[in-house]
Amino acid sequence: MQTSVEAHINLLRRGDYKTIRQLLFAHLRHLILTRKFETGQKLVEEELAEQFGVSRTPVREAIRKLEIEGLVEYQPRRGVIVTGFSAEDVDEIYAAREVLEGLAARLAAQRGTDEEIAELGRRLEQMNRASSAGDFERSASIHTRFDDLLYRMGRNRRLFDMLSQFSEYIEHCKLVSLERPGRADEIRGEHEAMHRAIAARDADAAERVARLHVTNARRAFFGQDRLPLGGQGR
Amino acid sequence: MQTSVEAHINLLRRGDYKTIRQLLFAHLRHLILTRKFETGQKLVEEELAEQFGVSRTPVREAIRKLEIEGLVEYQPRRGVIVTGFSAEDVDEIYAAREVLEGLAARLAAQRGTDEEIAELGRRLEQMNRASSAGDFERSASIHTRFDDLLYRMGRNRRLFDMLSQFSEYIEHCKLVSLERPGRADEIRGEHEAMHRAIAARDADAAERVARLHVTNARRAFFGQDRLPLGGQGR
DNA sequence: ACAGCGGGGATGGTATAGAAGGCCAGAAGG
DNA sequence: CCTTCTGGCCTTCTATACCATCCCCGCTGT
Repeated sequence: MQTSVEAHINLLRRGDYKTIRQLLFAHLRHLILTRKFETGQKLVEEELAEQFGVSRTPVREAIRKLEIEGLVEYQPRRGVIVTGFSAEDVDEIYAAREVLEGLAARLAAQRGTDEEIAELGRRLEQMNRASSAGDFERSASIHTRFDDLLYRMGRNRRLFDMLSQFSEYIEHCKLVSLERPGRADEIRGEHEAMHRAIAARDADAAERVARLHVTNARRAFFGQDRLPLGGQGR
Repeated sequence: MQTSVEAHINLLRRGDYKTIRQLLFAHLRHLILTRKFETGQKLVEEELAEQFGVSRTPVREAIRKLEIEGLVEYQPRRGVIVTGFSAEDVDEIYAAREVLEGLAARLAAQRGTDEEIAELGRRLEQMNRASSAGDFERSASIHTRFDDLLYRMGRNRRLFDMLSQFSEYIEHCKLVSLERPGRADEIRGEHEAMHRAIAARDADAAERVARLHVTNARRAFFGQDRLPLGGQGR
């Protein structure tokens, strides 16, 4: 038991210095987001401490962080239980992401540098190449980098943080969406439209397309029909 | 020194059970948001523990929470420093709040019950009465309750949480905005327009007006001219 | 059957100790 | 005089021990 922990910790520790509570926090967070922990499961400080070969102190502090992020639910004098994701939660996140990603696209069109826009185009192309070659893993990886740059171009740290958090939360939903036939091609079209709008510095169009993109992603995940790019999305 | 803490703790403790770390967290959070702590000020665990008459453990756990909320900045082996609010931060928050409050209004128009809409109207009226009577404190208090209901009507917990947090962050900005001549009347007009749109179940209009409302609030705070209600806002 | 009791178990908080790294002044050397 | 290194101090970070409090669950006695 101690071995796996040490392995994970060492894996994370490479590079710069990280405190144990940071490693634990990241680890536990990952376990929750990837559903390795069941919803409603009780987290016992002592158990986790022993399992990870550390003392209770860093475990407690890591749990406090999870608490604020809303990944665990706190019950006084009884501990914390893992908060799961229901379909409603995912839907809520998609709804918020729709407007926030729209804002990010708008800001990107207004504030992005020419170099960033060019880089956005390059990542888009890489994504398409990987997708055409059937390398979905690579495509998804670049997709993340595309989004990351898009979010960053808005020059709004809070916006970036919120969108990044959402991305982590619904990462596993992406794969589900991607399995729908034709969705991959649609994504390509939506991304290209976004890139065109941003390159043209058309903030309104960028926001509209970005919102539509998320709306379609949501529909793809929940299995409804999606809207064509030309439509209004309402 | 211990007295003020005890007083605050006792103040908070009345009612249900709260852990010391919760009290500390709320207290420190309040101190930061109300600028009782200077930006860049270093928080020393031992000092806080002594000052509040508690041990270091709850202090540390409270700080971990502040860390996630982004109210303090963590520096390994050096402690945490208070993260302040620059004008850019406020601007960032306004930008995000604009689209999120727009979404909240949209959802309120779609999902709000008739009773909620009626209650929204009542609070609006109370607000106007208080404002007309020159009781700005009461007016601001009801304003908060108006927003709270609006956010709640969206039936999206994350959205509600984000907007509530923003409200706390920029609460002191509200007062600044309100001091601008004519702003109070404008707020009334914007709120009434929002209420009308929601009551008419016109989601698009509700979103548009809500966004405009926040845009104007932002402009009022930053001292620029604001847009008339009839305009497009872009 | 059930109400009350009691013990086990977990959290919440205190206290302490030691390792590790940052900070800074002052010495050492050019 | 300036740079660099060193050593001590401070704080965090983690571990550990301990105890009070409270929850939960089962036992027991009626």
